[in-house]
Amino acid sequence: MFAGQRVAVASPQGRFDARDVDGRRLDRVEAYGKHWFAWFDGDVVVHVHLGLFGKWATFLDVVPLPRDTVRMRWTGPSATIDLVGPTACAVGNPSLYESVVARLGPDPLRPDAERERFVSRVSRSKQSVGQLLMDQSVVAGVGNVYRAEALFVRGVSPERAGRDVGDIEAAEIWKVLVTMLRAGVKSGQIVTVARKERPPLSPADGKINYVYKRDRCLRCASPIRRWDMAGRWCYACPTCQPR
DNA sequence: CGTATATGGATAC
DNA sequence: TATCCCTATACGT
Repeated sequence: MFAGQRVAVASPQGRFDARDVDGRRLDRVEAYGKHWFAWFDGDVVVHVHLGLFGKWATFLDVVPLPRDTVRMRWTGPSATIDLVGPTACAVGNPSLYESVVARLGPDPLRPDAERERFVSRVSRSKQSVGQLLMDQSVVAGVGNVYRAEALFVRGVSPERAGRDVGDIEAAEIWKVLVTMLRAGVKSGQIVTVARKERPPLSPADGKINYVYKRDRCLRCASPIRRWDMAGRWCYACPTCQPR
């Protein structure tokens, strides 16, 4: 909606300085894992990370006054968008991009992703594979839902140590992540369950999972185990993902 | 009106 | 490991 156009950028909360980017022309946007970057003329970069609560709101005709929770507002010729509740929202230069990307592992969605970096990191670690998948320096873009669902598809218990998972299974997990994340991009929402496994009467919002937030396994109906793993709920099927 | 919850992450010890 | 930050919504009283 904004590519190639001049964008008025405002900081209603005053929590970042919009002066360096306000009125510039947007060249392109890019995602790297869960991080999002917008590149403007003059090598100005805007970095956004939505975190748990972040959201964009789009206004195509009637534009309300910004609520007091609006962190950043973009106004262009055809649309206005508001950013609310992000973990990160900052204006900088290409070195900001470089410093963020430097602490990220490979992103399975990117064509240049180095799968072997992920595989060797997992297969050498004594940490649990469940924690490794949530570590953005191991793999960028995976969160609590994809962790639960990808490990389920490979039949791997989140509690197994990375080095016990090994090279072969780690590479298989990577492959599942590539497929799942691409399905999400294509459909605009998280899709983890294969079409042929989706129940005929699935919810209207399409949110079907194998184990995440479920009481019973979609495949075998075993009661799902849920426990706290480093501060996040972890879900697994005790039957399909033996320890 | 309170409390709990959520696809996340930085920082202090 | 603990604590804090960010926001909206659902649910109980």
